[in-house]
Amino acid sequence: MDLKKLADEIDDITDPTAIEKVLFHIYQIQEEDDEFMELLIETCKEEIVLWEQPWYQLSSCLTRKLQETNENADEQYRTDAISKKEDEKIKKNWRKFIKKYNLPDKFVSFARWRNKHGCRNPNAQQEKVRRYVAAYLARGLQRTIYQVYKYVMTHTGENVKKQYTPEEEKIMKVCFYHKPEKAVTYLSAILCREPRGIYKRLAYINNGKPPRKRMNWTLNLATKFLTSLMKHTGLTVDELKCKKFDLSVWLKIQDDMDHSHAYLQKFWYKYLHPQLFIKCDIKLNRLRKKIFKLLRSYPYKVWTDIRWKELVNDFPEGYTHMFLYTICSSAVRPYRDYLTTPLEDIIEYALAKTKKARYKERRLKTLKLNDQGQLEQVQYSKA
DNA sequence: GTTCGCCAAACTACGTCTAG
DNA sequence: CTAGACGTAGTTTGGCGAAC
Repeated sequence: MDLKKLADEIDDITDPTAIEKVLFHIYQIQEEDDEFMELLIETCKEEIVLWEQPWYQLSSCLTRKLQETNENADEQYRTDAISKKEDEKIKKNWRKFIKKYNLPDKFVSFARWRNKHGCRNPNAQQEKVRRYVAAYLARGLQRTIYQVYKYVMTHTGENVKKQYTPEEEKIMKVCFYHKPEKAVTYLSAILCREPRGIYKRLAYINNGKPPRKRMNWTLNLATKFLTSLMKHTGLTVDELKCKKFDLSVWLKIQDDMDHSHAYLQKFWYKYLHPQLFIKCDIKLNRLRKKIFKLLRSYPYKVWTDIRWKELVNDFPEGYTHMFLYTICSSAVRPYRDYLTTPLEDIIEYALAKTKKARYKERRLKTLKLNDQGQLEQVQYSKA
């Protein structure tokens, strides 16, 4: 069951024995999963939900977002990413579940459970059981069953959510070489990754990565960008504040600037927007300190719990969540395991750092459009 | 009517270069 | 040596049509 071992056993990816080894590995995984699934179905086929469920957990659809809304209900479910605390609750529910039914602890097998060949009727026995287990995991959470199931699906596995390791890439190559049409399905099972990520990866392998193009932003280029943005939206500079623009607008700017719209969008929200609409002289280090102190008043437990869009509401209008994120993440990133360390420790570390930072006097360069339609830096008199 | 496969866009973590 | 600039890439989200 070890990925590394499997990769090590393969010398030549084009050799037919390579794919045989991978297929055998898949076969073993499936055996294990099937066995567990049968056990689950056998154990829970008669089970029905006896605890009280909020309205949003009553849907019979496990793999799609909940469609219904219930405006009148007091209880609404959350729609942001699952937090650390909720993650712990789900795992606790799982432990309760396997204890109650005296089952082996095969969470991964449950996470890999798909309805590939079975009956698609949501009330088929198999599906009922799958939904029952998911509902059990969602007990006491302010989430739909779909949200919890999806979370388990994508956050369970050997090495979750990081760069592809060389071993993983090797196995990917074997699958794409020998079984291109089935590769994504296979890999999703072996690597415990979302098929979509693997598709994207496949696109890179087939078409090459998007060309790398560097852009050195100058006042002239930023002016060109801003002019293009105003032209295609028909708005004045001030009207651009806090707006979202349609993709069609971004595509036109992409043509004007000859740069990918994704990149230009980032530039706008991360840099230009704050520089244009924060109308005062701010010291970046002082801002950083303010944000970290503010973070203490939120219930976030780890770095990834932070909802930057929520946080930005505590700031005046020119600030964007991307800007706050960028300012803070650069300070925190040298801290090892900053994503999983308790947030209090991270805040301590960052605050200590702001005291001894070398560029203590660094300020945000704010910009304005002058009479000639050119961007220029706003000069503040030294007070 | 529901689930799944596939694609595209949004979001955000991570890598790398360089000015100071 | 390091903060900041900026590119790269995995994950999440949403939509649509085909399959069952």
